[in-house]
Amino acid sequence: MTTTRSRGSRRLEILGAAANLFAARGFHGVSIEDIGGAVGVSGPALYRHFSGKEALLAEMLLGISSRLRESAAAAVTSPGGPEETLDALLNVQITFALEQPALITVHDRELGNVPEPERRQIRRLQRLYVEEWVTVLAELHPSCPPPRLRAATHAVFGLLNSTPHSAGELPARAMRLLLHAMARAAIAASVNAH
Amino acid sequence: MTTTRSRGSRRLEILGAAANLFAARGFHGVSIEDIGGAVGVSGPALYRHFSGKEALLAEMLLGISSRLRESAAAAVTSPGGPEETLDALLNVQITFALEQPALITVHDRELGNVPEPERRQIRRLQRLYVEEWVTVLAELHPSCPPPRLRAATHAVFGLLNSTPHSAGELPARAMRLLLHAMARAAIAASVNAH
DNA sequence: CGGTTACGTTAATGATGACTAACATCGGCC
DNA sequence: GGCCGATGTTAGTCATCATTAACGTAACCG
Repeated sequence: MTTTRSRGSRRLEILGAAANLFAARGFHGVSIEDIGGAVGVSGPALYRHFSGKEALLAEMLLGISSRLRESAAAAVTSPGGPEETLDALLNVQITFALEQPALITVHDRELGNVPEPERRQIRRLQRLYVEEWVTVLAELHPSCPPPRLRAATHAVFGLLNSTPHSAGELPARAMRLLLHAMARAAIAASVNAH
Repeated sequence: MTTTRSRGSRRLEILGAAANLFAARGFHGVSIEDIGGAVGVSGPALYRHFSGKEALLAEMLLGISSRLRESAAAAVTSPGGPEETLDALLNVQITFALEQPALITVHDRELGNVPEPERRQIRRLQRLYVEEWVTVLAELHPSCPPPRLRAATHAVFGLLNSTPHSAGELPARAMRLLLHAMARAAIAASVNAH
């Protein structure tokens, strides 16, 4: 029945289904059976693809933070001044938040359930991602102390990641523009206010 | 040993400890034993105060959304024009986010684990809270369509609730001002951008 | 064909965890 | 002093769940 899946496609299918379930009910609220069921196999079949539930989560979070950091690095090294770079970073985060709300949700809730070796690496990638933002903001506003820029960055992430909460309120294009405008304004204010 | 606790203080102590644990590890990641242990009693003692784990969560979320909605109603009925009302609403949410980060976290993650009778009521309170915001924003910007205002409101909540992520980056007073300025600017932009 | 590899299946197994039962303690209060 | 309600305790009980075992099957490769 399974029409000769391209290698690794099953892994991805599982990761996707698990992401939705984790986002909806939390890591501990989802059973191996649930995940298997969501892709049409039942329970222990998952162990053919992952060494365990935690390993699955680890791979998921590692994938997310790698992709984010990679995209950010691309945005930063692309041509253009800091203003254009900031726009590129905004687009990275907005695109991710709009297209993968489940991944965004899991990404900032479930780090605590990742076992130690990988946990450290994910943290590292997340920190690097934040620092790309802080670096660009510092270029734009050299007088603003870094801790303030960091706090502003987290606030902007919160703003952009609100997508899962306002699902369907607006069409994607309008939402994209709205988030971009709000984030831009928030950043400007974060720096001007003293 | 327990110096004649005023009635109900134990309940509150338990609710507080449980909030911290739920925020850190998620509802299903925390055991009854954990919660008991956090207040110095062990395990099943909790059933003297709550009928079960889900009931405990329900009461927690109900308390949060009631308090928020109540504060919002107070802000709305206080004297002053829409600008002042918006400032008051901002202060409500910022104060809550800064002083009770665990409650804020639980509030927007764990609704799905509340059993049905109470779930509906919590949803209702949350909706009312959002509508207080939307009403004030609509007064300020009558030309902006409500769905857009709703999306903007959720985005502002996301921004303000970022507090748990940037814990300790800035002193509380500075954080408060920063969040206020960013939120104000984001709201203005949400409306101006066409 | 014979064997190996990739993927699944259904039964254990062993923990963990929510909830209940049976049994204290202790501070009022008559 | 003796009853009682509030509050704990420890030892079950019964589910649920992650993980493993033992056992197909089918494509592919020699």
